[in-house]
Amino acid sequence: MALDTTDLSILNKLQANAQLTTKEIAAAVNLSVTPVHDRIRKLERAGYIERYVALLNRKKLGKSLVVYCNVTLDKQRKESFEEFNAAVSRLPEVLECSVVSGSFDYLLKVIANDVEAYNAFYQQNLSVLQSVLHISSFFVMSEVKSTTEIPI
Amino acid sequence: MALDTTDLSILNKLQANAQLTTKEIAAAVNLSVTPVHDRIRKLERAGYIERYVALLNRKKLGKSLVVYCNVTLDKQRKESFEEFNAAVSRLPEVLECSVVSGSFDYLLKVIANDVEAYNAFYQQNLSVLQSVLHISSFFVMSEVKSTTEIPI
DNA sequence: TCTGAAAACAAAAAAATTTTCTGCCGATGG
DNA sequence: CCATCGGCAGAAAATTTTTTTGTTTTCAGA
Repeated sequence: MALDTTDLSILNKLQANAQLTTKEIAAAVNLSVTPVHDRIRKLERAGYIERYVALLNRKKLGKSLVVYCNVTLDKQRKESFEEFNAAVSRLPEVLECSVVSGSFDYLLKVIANDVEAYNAFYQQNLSVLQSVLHISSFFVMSEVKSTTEIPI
Repeated sequence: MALDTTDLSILNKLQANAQLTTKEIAAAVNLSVTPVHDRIRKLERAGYIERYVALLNRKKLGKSLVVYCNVTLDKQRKESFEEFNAAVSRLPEVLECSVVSGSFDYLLKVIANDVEAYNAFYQQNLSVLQSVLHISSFFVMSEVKSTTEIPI
């Protein structure tokens, strides 16, 4: 499926504000509601739009702390990766987890209420994993930017 | 503003799927549409819900590469931070940027089409900044988990 | 305990939006 | 030449959102 500039414009608007009505988008792209509606459905079905979500205010919900962790596995073997991946997927405190190139294996983004809660999480959920050799935690002191918008 | 379990349940549903109708949410929390509608408005006004967005498929839009960068500033002075913060805020390729504790100053999440595009971005936008002393890039080889959902 | 005010809720109506249906128009290919 | 297909507009139908109205519940204070 090929996207034209109208499709890209629609995607861009929706990733900035998913509550725009098709009418509003239609006006912005100089079309009637029908083709806009059709295009959005197509973009959804084709997988360009993965989901619609509400973004919540972390701090208001008590999650004041963000921590990035560098994790090194004990052995870089299939079983270790599998154990670690499975564990991380189960942990709601882990918002992001990636396998990275370089001097360590994983980079995690974790949120917690405070340092104490993070330490408890760390002790109980990460350091107990057989596959883990070493973890370094970097505490976020200030969030300069945070967006889900992909430049298109 | 204090949240009860119904509010938390509504937030949790909306951050998983913002397209749920108030009717559907109402059924799930055993209320009629009116109180659910009122609660959502209150949660929006009080700032618990920051915005509604569509999450797009990065790869389908050509952004196959994710890179995390550790940035160390030349001088940890106010002017350096200000220059760097302002620059990063302008760059759409930078999805996340945080000031972190530890051995470097900033952690960035950047997306690009490929390694070549990343290198161009790096050369033209990051390494030109006076405030930057050192940058290490970690390329994401596999994304194990990526969510915007805050555990509540 | 009673009263009054405020908050939370339900039901229904009104307004707006989403979704479907029908048909038009231009481009394409047999 | 004409049939077909994709993209679009307009309108109707279905659904949802939003407002209105009124009831119930809660709770502080008399």
